[in-house]
Amino acid sequence: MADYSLLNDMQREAVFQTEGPVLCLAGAGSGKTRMLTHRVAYLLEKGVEPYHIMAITFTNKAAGEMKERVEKLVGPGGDSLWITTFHSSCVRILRRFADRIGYENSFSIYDTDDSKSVMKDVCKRLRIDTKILKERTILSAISSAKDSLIGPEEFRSQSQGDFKLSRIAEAYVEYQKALKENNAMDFDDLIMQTVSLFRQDAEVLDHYQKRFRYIMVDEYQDTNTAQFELIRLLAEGSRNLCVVGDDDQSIYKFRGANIRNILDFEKHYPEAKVIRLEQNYRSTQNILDAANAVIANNRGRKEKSLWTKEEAGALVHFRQFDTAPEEAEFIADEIVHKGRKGGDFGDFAVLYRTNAQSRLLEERFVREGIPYKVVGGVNFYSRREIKDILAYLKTISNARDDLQVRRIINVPKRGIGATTIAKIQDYADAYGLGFYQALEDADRIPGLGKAAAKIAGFTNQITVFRTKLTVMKLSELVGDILDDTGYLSEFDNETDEEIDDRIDNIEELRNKIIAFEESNPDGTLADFLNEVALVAEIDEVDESVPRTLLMTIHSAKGLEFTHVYLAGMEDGLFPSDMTVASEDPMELEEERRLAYVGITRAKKELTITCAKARMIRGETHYNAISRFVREIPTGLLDNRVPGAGRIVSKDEDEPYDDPTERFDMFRRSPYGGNYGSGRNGSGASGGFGSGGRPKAVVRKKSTPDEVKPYLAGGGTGSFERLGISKGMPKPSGTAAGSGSTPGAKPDYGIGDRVAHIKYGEGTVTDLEPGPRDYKVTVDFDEYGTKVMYAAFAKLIRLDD
DNA sequence: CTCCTTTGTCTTTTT
DNA sequence: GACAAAGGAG
Repeated sequence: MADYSLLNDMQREAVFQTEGPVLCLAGAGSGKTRMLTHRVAYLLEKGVEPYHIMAITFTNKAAGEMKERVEKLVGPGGDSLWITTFHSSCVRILRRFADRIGYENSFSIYDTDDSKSVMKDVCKRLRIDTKILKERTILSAISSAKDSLIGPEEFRSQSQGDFKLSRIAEAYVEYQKALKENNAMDFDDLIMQTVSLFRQDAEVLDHYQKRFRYIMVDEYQDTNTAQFELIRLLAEGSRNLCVVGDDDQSIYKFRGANIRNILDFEKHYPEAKVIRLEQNYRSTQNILDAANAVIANNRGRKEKSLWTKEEAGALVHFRQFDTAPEEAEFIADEIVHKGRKGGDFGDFAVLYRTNAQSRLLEERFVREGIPYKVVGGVNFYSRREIKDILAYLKTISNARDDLQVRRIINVPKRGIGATTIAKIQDYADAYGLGFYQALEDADRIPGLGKAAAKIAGFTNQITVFRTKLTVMKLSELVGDILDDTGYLSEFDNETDEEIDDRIDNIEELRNKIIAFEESNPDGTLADFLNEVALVAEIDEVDESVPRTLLMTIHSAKGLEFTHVYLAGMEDGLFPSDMTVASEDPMELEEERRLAYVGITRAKKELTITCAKARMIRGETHYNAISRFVREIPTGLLDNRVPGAGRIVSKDEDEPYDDPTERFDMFRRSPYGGNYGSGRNGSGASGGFGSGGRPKAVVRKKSTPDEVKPYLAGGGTGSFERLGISKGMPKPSGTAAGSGSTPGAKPDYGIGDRVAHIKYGEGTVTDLEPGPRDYKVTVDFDEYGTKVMYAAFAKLIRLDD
């Protein structure tokens, strides 16, 4: 029997309100998982069959934890209780009913790499010049279409008249066809195809509507349109739908998350009961105050403010360093000290905006001997050797997955090269066969010569593996694959240092398979492949090992740590330059929400760090302190810092409260220009002709008329000086390059004064031609040095 | 056909 | 700076 007295009034209300739609606005750390767990327990105690309950979470890890906690309250619920992610639920449904929408139930799931290979092929066939229209661009357009439930045909009819969109539409049609031929779905398909299954097949929909009578959705603010529709369809029968979320923590817009889903919930369900959880059980008051202050700068949010019974706690620590390596050093040093003083290394987490930032930190952590784990970055399952082995397994599992066949047909080397493959493809096309089917006909394909025998060897091997699978355990089969194909022995001849890593990875994969077999005695190969396709890196984190986690803030969503380090809090990095320069203020708001998520991960201590100089993509950037840090009231920050980290000459104990002093502190460091070593050398593009696109030529003249709109939109104080502009003498020679200069040349040169929409005024310190546009370095009066593309920067020259 | 070198692109964030 | 793709030599 679960104990509901441990819940607060609001939580209890949400738990007991089991009938009808419920919108639970749950701030960070307000115990929503506890609420959801108890809600499931309560339903079960009330006599609701586990079979009728569905709880959807964001990650497998969250699902696992919730399941565990429910079982702790009411005992094992068995497999009939669905606590899973969107993607896993859909796979489960599709594995049963995909044949009703024209797929085989053994369909493969394609990851981003797979999708890209397919798209590459599609572009080749459609003669799309991928220099102009990149596979990536097309894929992301398709992805967001799918997130909004727009199929290929609809996309096509919507894109008429727009050349670029029409091309994408064609690619979308072909891509989708190719996936179907391979009997494969990409990530977005999993949701979209499930929705279309429900829409097309009343019987299936009815089945699931009757089944899932109580539906709960966690992290509702990050659902996309397709997911919303999925849930809406399922809940239509019972209308017992409880969604839990926090609009302030919506950070997945780039992945199609539609914040309107949560903001408009009451419109869709007018009878919805709205419950707010505002008491925070995680952080100290100081940390909460900092978070509240930052998020308060966003408009268009549901007003709420978190409070806690906890005490104020320590001030938020803040340190600025000269360089990023020093920042990393500081963080590692501090964790070592605190950790050795009897702390648990598992109590620390270092969070950052971009994965690339992990490298410096990792180096430092290795040197200090801190037990750590970098979460994210390159996914385990996307490493080459792992993908190779999985390709074998997928080929065995799904006979139509030609993409995988092509991947492994010459891995390990069998002497089957590009020409042979082209001949096979021609044959397949001519006879309307799949690639693998054509392989089986190898002896009938003209002109293959000796290659035919090699191909026969390959197909025989696959056939043997398929047979073996019926009598062997999966783990044994993998062993055979590695031996029989010579995959492992091929490593023997190599002396590369990486070989050891790769062998380790393979070993780790085999361990994962064995673990899978132990926990799923009846699991099939397809089950294993599902699991593999849908794991996030965070799912794999084993918390029983005490180690410090390094990850992006995105990955940290839903987690909490006693000590949190927010690293790289610099304008240009977080918020990123792209966001700052964006026309759409919502993008900056999303970044701010991300900052909010980062801050609220901390339970006891929050340390914010940044560096004045940092290498990004091989170039040194000089960044000012993040505006999000500036939004934290001074009184909440400690700034006492001896030595290198000192950012303001102030007495030890006194936090600055003098606005002018504060302003000073955020002035940029006294660095000159950009000394990056970009290798954008010569040549590049013979033809920049690339027509149509707005290479957004820098304005030739800046008339007052053009300046005005910026003034209106911008709002940084310094803009008022735009009109007065001083202008400096122009250097006689313009920047670097000669000859092959693409793009229009800006009308400013080194030394000129210019104005930027967001950064205000500054001086051009460098200007060099890049492959497609001029790269201009500007030393802004207020924001420090920025390197940007001229077309993008839309700088306005301030004339004398 | 394979290996090695050179060149180009990139990055926010991920199920 | 890191990695994939393309190009060239054996």
